[in-house]
Amino acid sequence: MPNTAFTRHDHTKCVRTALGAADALCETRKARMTPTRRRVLEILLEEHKAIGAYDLLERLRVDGIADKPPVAYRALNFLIEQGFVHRIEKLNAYVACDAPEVSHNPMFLICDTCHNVAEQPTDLPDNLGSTSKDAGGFLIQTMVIEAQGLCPTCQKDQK
Amino acid sequence: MPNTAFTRHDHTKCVRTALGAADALCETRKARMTPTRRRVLEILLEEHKAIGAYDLLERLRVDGIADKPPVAYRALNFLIEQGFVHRIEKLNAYVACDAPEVSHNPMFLICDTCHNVAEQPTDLPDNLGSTSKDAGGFLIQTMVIEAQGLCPTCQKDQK
DNA sequence: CAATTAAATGTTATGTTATAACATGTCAAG
DNA sequence: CTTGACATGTTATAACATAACATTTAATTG
Repeated sequence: MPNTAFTRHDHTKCVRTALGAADALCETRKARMTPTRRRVLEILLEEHKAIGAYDLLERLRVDGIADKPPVAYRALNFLIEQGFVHRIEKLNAYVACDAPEVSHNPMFLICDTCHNVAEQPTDLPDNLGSTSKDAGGFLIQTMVIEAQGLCPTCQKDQK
Repeated sequence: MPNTAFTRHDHTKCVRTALGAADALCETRKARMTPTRRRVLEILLEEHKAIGAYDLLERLRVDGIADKPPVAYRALNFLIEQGFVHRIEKLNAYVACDAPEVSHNPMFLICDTCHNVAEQPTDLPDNLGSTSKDAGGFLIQTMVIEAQGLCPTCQKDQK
């Protein structure tokens, strides 16, 4: 199946499912999914785009939730710790995770035209922390892989 | 040969060589290696670390070079365009390039302890822009790969 | 070589992203 | 029901980056 972000799909269902999964995971982990955290996740899930912290704050303000920067950053950091959200380094922005239940080392495909961001599994070992011989004995603990370019739809539209 | 950043080597020579190579490349490209640009490259070459733009400005101020932010960013952008410097997204910082003459798609190994940064060749195609079948038809134009962890030396020191 | 244009620099101001620090509130466990 | 851990509210500021415009320097060409 091609990537969700770049294909039509029932998105409201997709949001509901992901929120439910996050709720369930928090329960088993005894992590607290508070209203603000849940709302931030929901906003991110509503688009397959990366959203900046200050754009997020705008949306929270509309909802009547406090809109000071720490509010966004605290929620984002919680969601990142739980694996529900990823930070896109190239964009200084945040994107909801496709499959939080699966621990993974994804790469991100960032479309420069439509600005959608897709998460793509890689064949990197699921738990890094093993020393890569390719890396001359360097012990890899975390890894960022981000590609920018054109998604299939935007390639077609250009022709 | 293991990576330069994490191994002993004659560093003054290494700086001189790299500066010379940059000068030569600028000449053939009719790009202008001005004193400020050259000094910024030199500062970055002096350490195998990524340096932030404002730290760079500090160093320029000591040299009596203007120290307003645009001065650093303009020099850095020029050096990045010429392939003499790379930006490390995870650190919002800049590192001198190992081998500017070779076009490449490197990955970066960032040691969280000594903060050295090594450039590591990858087996990605030298010119991306071909559609990756692994990426579901996504056309990759640029790619960021950054690993954080422990360099060989810092692994030993921990024991 | 003077006139013209292109490129680089200097500077002010401001935009954007992120965190420190501390006060207050909430909730669950003992 | 209180204590301690966690979460939130808020102010202030730190850290990173660029817009815009004036000025200077270098290269091109008439």
